[in-house]
Amino acid sequence: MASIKDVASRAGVSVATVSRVLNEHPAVRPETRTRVLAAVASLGYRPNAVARSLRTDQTRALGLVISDVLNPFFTELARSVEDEARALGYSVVIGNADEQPALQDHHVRTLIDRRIDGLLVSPTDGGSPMITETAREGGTPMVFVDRWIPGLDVPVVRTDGTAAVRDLVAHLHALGHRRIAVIAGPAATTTGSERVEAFRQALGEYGLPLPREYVGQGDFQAASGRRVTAGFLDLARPPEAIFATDNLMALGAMDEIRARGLRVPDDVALAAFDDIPWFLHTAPPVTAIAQPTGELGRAAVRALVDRIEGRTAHSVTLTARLVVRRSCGETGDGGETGHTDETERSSR
Amino acid sequence: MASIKDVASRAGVSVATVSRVLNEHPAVRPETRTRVLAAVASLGYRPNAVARSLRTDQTRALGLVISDVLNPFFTELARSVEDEARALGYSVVIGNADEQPALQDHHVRTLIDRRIDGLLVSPTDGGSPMITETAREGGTPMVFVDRWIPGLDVPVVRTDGTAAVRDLVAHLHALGHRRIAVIAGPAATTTGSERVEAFRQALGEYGLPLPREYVGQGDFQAASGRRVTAGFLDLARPPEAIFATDNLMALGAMDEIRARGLRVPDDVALAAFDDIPWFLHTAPPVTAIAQPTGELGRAAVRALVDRIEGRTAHSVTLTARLVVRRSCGETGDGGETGHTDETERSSR
DNA sequence: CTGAAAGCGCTTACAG
DNA sequence: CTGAAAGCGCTTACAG
Repeated sequence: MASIKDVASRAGVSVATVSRVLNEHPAVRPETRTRVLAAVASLGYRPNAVARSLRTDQTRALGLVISDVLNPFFTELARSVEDEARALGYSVVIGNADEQPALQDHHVRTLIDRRIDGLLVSPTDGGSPMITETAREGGTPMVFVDRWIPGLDVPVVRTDGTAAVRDLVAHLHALGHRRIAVIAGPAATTTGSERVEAFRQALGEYGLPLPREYVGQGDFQAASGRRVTAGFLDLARPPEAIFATDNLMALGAMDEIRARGLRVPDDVALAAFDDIPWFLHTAPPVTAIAQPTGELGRAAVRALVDRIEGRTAHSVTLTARLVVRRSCGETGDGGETGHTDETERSSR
Repeated sequence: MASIKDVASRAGVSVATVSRVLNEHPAVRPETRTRVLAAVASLGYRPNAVARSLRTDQTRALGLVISDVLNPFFTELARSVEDEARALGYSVVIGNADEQPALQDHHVRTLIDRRIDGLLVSPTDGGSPMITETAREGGTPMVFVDRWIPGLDVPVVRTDGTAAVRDLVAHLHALGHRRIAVIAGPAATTTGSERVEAFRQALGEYGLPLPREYVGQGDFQAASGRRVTAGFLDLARPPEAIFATDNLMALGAMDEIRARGLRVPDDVALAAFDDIPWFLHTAPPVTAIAQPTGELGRAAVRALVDRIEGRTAHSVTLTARLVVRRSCGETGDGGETGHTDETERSSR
């Protein structure tokens, strides 16, 4: 591949001048500029970003470590992150932790070794050493998105689902459900514990208990949703309704319910945290709590770039909302509410 | 961040020696090695991959340019690519073309500027300049995955769906469907044209025509599936069955069918190319053609790494298979066939 | 077994 | 307006 030297000699100038032209430095004579540009074109020259990064100490790349790429929520998040980053002149390098702390650490380490300018992370567990260390030392600017780690001085861009969870409980209660179970995410993740806590709180407001056997421990992946659901259905008094705290565990729950020849909502009601286009077409359509995922990703990138470019970044909390469909039982109108942009959402 | 110089002075050796220890060069005295390692640990030193890349002319990173991250098929592909790459000691940098040739070119250019060691691409259209140029010049090793561009000397790792499409047509014919339409992908993509051609061929074997108005032009994204389906349903003689050549266009088709208050398969039968976990839970479960996606990604990485490391890479063609569910009508047994690993698939 | 030195491809203060 | 030179953080032939 042609280097800056080749361009310089072809244009009859020094590499410094070529560099100035490439970086749009104003102090270059127009004729010189033209000559350099011609040389660039005829050689098909492209600057070596690796060399440039070494020299300037910036890569114009952002790292994004997500818990699970196969989870449509994170896929959509990754997509909005990339869109916003590109708009601001950054590339993004994604690392998929697959809900494994060790893999998460591997990615954080690799990204830092590659000297990304900033790191966006949705931590898989509470205490990954690399992440804590990075946050403490402050070498690489970091922002948490969706999930975060308490006690670290890192901006957090996330969704508050408390009100939506309360709406969900009101909905379940109105439909007559009293024995209600929850499939929890890892307790060490904030989203894992918060969603269960909000749920417990809301149940309490209706005088409903959340007994230990109605709290199943999942890991945000489908297999765990299936396993936990099997446990619930094996109970002497199985729950009338199940709340899966993410969409993949809801998928696992549906797998198990279907395998047993049971039906939703007749035999068990089901609701999920995180809305995805397919929930509109499942049998029955799934009632879910929708996050403003696109805005979440964009706000996270903005916060991170603020930090990178020396501005102060602020945490952002967005609000989730309940989308009622039919998986918890028939409501009065039987239709879908609280959701005005279904077509747009599922038609991207 | 500590550099190799800091380590050298702390250990009382030259940077050359530190480098040798880091690269496990055998000719280092054990005591020296220990001293260097201690310095590395106490400083929390991590080698700068940017500098190393500049010096060694390799980044140990692979580029993956996919057509659409929001498509679960590509998400799964990306995941298997990353897994295999990591196993072979490479990172992967993903670029999402969003089915836009211009965006695809942007990513290819950016990845090449960053000097990735090799490029895996599933081309969005037929003639993207950057891709053709890269293939011709051979500067960066390249392998096509899923889709490819004819006439270029680039290994192709893909799935042959011809037999599965023929099985699908046999299935539709056995169920009594005669007026059968197809939602095509972009004609400039190989998967776009091949799937339609295989379908037309198979219909021909049953003496069924594929009239022009039964071929709708989509772009592999949901909105186009919806638009094309609307067109089909507005025909004086609408089709009895629709074959969507990817899962997102099937989603769009379901959106439109549902919006009109019609039902699958009673009013229209529906089948899709690409199988995804949700197809098991839709109303009704969707008959689909499944690709061995994981193996596709792994084989593509192996081929690319073969090229990068100077071995000869060979093209690979895997085989798709039909998974019969209920979206085309009831079969004798009413169940699912040709599919042994449903639980595993949807439970990852 | 170890070190001094060159060099990868850039950018940028410093001179002129 | 332009060039010579230093230097970013590494690796690696070359000496010793």
